[in-house]
Parts: sequence; C-alpha cells; structure tokens
Amino acid sequence: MTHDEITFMRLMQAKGLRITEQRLLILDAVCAGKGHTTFGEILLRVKETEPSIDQSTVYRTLDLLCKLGLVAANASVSGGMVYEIVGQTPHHHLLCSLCRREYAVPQAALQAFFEQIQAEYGFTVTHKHLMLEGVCETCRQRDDEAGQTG
Amino acid sequence: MTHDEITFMRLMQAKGLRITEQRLLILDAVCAGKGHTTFGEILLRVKETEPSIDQSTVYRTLDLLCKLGLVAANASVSGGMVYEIVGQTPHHHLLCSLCRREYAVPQAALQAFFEQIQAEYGFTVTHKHLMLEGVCETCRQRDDEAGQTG
DNA sequence: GTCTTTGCAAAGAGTTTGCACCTTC
DNA sequence: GAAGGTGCAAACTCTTTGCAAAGAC
Repeated sequence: MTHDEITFMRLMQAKGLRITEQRLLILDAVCAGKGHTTFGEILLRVKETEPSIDQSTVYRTLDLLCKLGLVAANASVSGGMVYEIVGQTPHHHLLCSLCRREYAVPQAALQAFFEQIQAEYGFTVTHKHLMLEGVCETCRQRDDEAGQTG
Repeated sequence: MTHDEITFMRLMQAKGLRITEQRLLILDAVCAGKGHTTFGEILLRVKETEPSIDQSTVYRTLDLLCKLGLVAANASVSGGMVYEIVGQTPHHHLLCSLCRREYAVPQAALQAFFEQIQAEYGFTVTHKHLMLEGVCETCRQRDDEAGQTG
C-alpha cells in the first residue's frame, strides 16, 4: 500500500461514503504518478486495469478526493488540471521550463518566506502546492557552456 | 494613455502588423482591469464600447499581445485564463481565498526568497507572475473575532 | 491594390450533469 | 432494502479554426 489507503477508508466511512473498486483504482492512479499527474494520465492508467470506467467517474472521484483533502488539484500551464497526492509533509515544486522536469521542495524551505509575507503584508499564505517555474541547474549549465563557446 | 500604447504601436509597426481599433480596445481592456483579468471580463469591457467585436478576435489579439510581451497570460485556479499587462517592474500577487481580492507584491519582496532557492537548489526562478493563495489580514481578523466570541 | 485582420459560424478540447441501473453497506 | 455510486450520453464552457468580407497601409 503505497499511499494512505487506511486514511482514505476511515474518511469515507466517517462520512458515510462507499468504498468502491473505482475509487481505489483512481486513488492508486494518482499515487502512481510521481508529482503532478494530468487528468488524461490518470484516466489512461485507470483504464488499463478497468477499461469500462468512465471519465465522468474519474472527474467525480477526483473532486471527492480533493474535498477529502487527499488529493490536490492545480491548474496546469496548458489549461488542464493536474492532480497530486497530498502527503504527510506539505511541499512545493520547481518546474524547469526547459527540460520540464519537476523538483520537490519541502515546506520548510519556504517557511521563512511565508513568514516574511505574513509580517510585511499581514497575509497568511495557505498555498499547498506552489509551482515555481524557472531553469534548473543542469539546463542552466548546458546553456552557459553553449553561450561561452559560441 | 494609461499603458504602453506607444510601445505597442512601435512593436506592431516593427513587425509589419496592423494597428486596429479592436486591438487598441482590447489592450485598453486588459489595462483597465487592475491585476489579473479574466477573459470574460475583457470581452465584456470591449463589447461595451464595440458590441460587434467577436470573442475570436479577443482570443487572437490576446495571444498576439502575449507574444509581443505586452500581456502575460496565466491559468487561473478555476481553469480559465487570466490576463495582465506586463508593467515595467515585475511583480507578484497575493490572492485572498475568502474575499477574492488581489494584492500586488513587488519583485523585491520575493528576491531574497528566489536567491535562497537558487543557493539551495541551483534553480533559477523565472516566474513572472506568481500567484500566492491565502487569507488577507481583513478576512483573518474577521474570522478571529467570530471564533473568539462563538 | 495587397496583405492582414475581422466577424461569423462551426468545430474541438475539457468538464459537468441527468438519469436509469448497479453496488455497497 | 435503502442510500449512494456508476456508466452512458448529452450538454455545457472555454478556446480554436476556416473562410469570405472589411480594413490598414
């Protein structure tokens, strides 16, 4: 069990909601994708195991999982939605705009920054999955080398 | 002239593109909305002056303005796109999830944080319009009071 | 006069909804 | 057995595209 299946079951029972094959499959599919997973990827993965599953079920279930706080939904750059399991430790992401790779950043690294915003603006940041775009070290070095020699 | 209309004209002429009534109107509409403006708001504002304008024109023009670097497009939390004039000074936003109000934050306030990310992760943040969700001071105080008395 | 841009309409993605049937508890 | 969940199909929103007419230079 790679994810909080027990948390899921407990939450469901507490709310009088049914635990179904489909819901477990969809939760699994979100877990299987490290980092942010697009809707299409989740649907594809779920359909591998159970082809009869409908996209409306996936949408409804993802919505439910978000409300339960097990999954976080974010609007992706391309317009669609991306989903991610909310782990024990809140964290954020660095997305390299060149290689499209994602790097996780623990909440601790942003804590000081959030506190500064709080102090200066009285604004309490509650953002759970911040996505910072930029250029990663690998890509930057590659670019630097290309620039030097050219 | 509230915005870089001259910059716009110069850019257009340099690229051999036509300066039209519609394009000026759409640029105005993006300027008129402080902070992030949704597509719907822009369309509405433009239609007030010129009802015959079509949404496809607005989409095409916004796309053009983005390519010219005059407007920045971001995926909003609700899925649609939001647009904003790219000013001289880069800045970011605090979005209150309770009152939906937006607060601008100068780039300077985030500089130290971006440098920390650079130092710790070798990652150069290039994000131009960061959108941080949270709770603003006004809403937090209201909630605090409600919580105390209740 | 030429080439770009526009409005219209229709198509295309992505997402939501209504409903009859099925499943979980 | 009752309440909730699923699949199907259709609707709905947001965005893009093709094309003939209109407009900028």
